[in-house]
Amino acid sequence: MKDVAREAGVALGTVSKVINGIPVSEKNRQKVETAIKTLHYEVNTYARGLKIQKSNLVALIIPNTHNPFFASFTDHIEAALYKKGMKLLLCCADGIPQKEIDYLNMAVNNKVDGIIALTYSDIGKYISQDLPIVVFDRFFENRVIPRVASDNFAGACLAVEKLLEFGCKHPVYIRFHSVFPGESDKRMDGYLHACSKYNLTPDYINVIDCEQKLSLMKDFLDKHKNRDGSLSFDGVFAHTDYHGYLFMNLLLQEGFKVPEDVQIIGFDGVSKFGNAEEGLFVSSICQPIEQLAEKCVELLMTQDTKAVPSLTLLPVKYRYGGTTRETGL
Amino acid sequence: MKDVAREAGVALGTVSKVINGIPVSEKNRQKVETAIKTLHYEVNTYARGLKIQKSNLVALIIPNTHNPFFASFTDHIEAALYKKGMKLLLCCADGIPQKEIDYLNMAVNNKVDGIIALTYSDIGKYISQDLPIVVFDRFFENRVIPRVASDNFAGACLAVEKLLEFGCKHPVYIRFHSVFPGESDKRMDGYLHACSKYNLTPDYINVIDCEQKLSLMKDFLDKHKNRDGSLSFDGVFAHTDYHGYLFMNLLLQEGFKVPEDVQIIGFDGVSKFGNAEEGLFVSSICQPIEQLAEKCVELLMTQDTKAVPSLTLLPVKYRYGGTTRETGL
DNA sequence: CTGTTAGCGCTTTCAC
DNA sequence: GTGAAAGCGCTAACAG
Repeated sequence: MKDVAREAGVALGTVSKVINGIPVSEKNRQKVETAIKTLHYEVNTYARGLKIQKSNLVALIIPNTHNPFFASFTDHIEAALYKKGMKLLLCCADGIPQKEIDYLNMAVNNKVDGIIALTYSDIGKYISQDLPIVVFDRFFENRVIPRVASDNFAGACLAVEKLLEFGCKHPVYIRFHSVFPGESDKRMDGYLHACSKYNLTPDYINVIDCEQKLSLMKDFLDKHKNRDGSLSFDGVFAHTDYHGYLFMNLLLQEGFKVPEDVQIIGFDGVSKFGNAEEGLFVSSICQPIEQLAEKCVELLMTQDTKAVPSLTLLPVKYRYGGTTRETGL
Repeated sequence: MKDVAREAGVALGTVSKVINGIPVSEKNRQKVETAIKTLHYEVNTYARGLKIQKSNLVALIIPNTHNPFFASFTDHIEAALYKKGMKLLLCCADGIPQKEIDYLNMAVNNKVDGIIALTYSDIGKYISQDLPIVVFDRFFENRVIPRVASDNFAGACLAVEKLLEFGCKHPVYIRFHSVFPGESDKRMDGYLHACSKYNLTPDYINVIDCEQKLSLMKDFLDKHKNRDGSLSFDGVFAHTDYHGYLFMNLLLQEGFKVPEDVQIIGFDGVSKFGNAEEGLFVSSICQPIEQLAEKCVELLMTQDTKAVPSLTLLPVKYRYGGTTRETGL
């Protein structure tokens, strides 16, 4: 910068002003700009960060990017940040609480301007009050942190309604959930609500996600076999597309037809190869991942005003994925 | 830091030494450490970065994280960096050259310590000689940049050999490739090599990846239909799992059985739901993504020594994914 | 081994 | 308008 000033024959402050778009005489701005070009000058992020305490960096703390839902979320967060001229510090914490906290501290040390977190542990207590943070889905008891999530309650209702619309009489719910409370717990509430609304008897698996999920599904299936080998349910609302897919394979393996015998609707809207065109694994209640990501970024930037809602719910959509009978009425 | 020094009753330099692990009298180190704790002091990354010109930041420039291969690569890069105490700046360039260059400049401005790139355009000329960089797969003509890739040649040979081993007589190759040269071009060489080695007549699609791939596949299929409706090939080596999966669906749609009529082996080793347990989309030549990522990071750190190989090829493995007849001999 | 001090490159008063 | 100068928080060189 000194060099630029010398080259342009102006003072340091003038160069700084040009860079930051502060009014300067046209003549000087020209001189400075050409000098910048000839010298290939670029501002030093550290010096600037040191001075103005702003990094344009946002940390995303997420379990991993393997999972296609997280992968997609990450992608959209990155895009949303890029649009705002910000950069993404990616932190994959594998859902390990200690790692999540490590990353949190790291993010703070690196003077990120904000944090977007999709974590398992309760990170609320580890984070200073004045660092903007937005969490996806999860609910932390000890501090009010703005949350963004899909409308899980409405999504679950929609799943049941769609199953009914496509001819199901007995939709069940297969829920394998996290131990940590979050907005996705509302899928259960939504299912129960829909059951009561449509006079259905609720019937579900409702356990913590674990290694034995396949055998638990198998048990569930066996318990619902009638004497004649048919099933006492004809529709499945699965907690996630993944679980829906697993359950579908189990059904197929047992000789049942999907969607002829049993229709399945999952949740998330995960696409094969991360590519919407290749379709879903199962028919699904799709989370608006792009909008969720954009909302997270938007709220993060608005943080200074205390007008940030503590919960923002975005609407979900049903999409066909091969495991329902759209035309089967 | 000043506060810590005052609290501990020592000089600034002493505090700095404690932080950086430079020998200090035991008494003073104690004092400083407790002072750090009571004041919740944390070093300012910017000030340090400004001083020592090191950020512990590495930029990964990648098309996106939607694609499960990229997603997995990103995940492993992140993990490898974390192990070395470094952080990941994620840049999704969507394969858009201008965006790739933007990100490159951004990375430089942010004083990253290195760049790992999986890009489409030729970024070689935009990057200063003294910033460590490693590229995955791609080959740039105008500058020698260390590359890491899978052994695509051997992988293609392996694919053909496996198809033969499982009973195929006429394996074809379905190649939809990028316009940019890279190590994955060697899959073609490997296929041709294997054909000549086993006295097979090469037969393939070999075009640039495009929107019309499905209809091109269909054309290929039609051209290989015998009078009796059977096919003149019985094995497919697909350029990627994705293309293999597409081709499989086409075959199924046309009434052929996989793997009974046609066996398919893809390339990459992409798993459903990013979860190895759920299996592959097709039988595949799997790239050792974790090792590739670790090698990239390792080479990036070794960069100062000029002993970095210009090309590092890692071995691939065959894995069953439902589209081959392991036991079909 | 300890304390003092000169910057790293930038922004931002503050006089002019 | 413009230029000079004071730091932002840290490290490293140096003198004690």
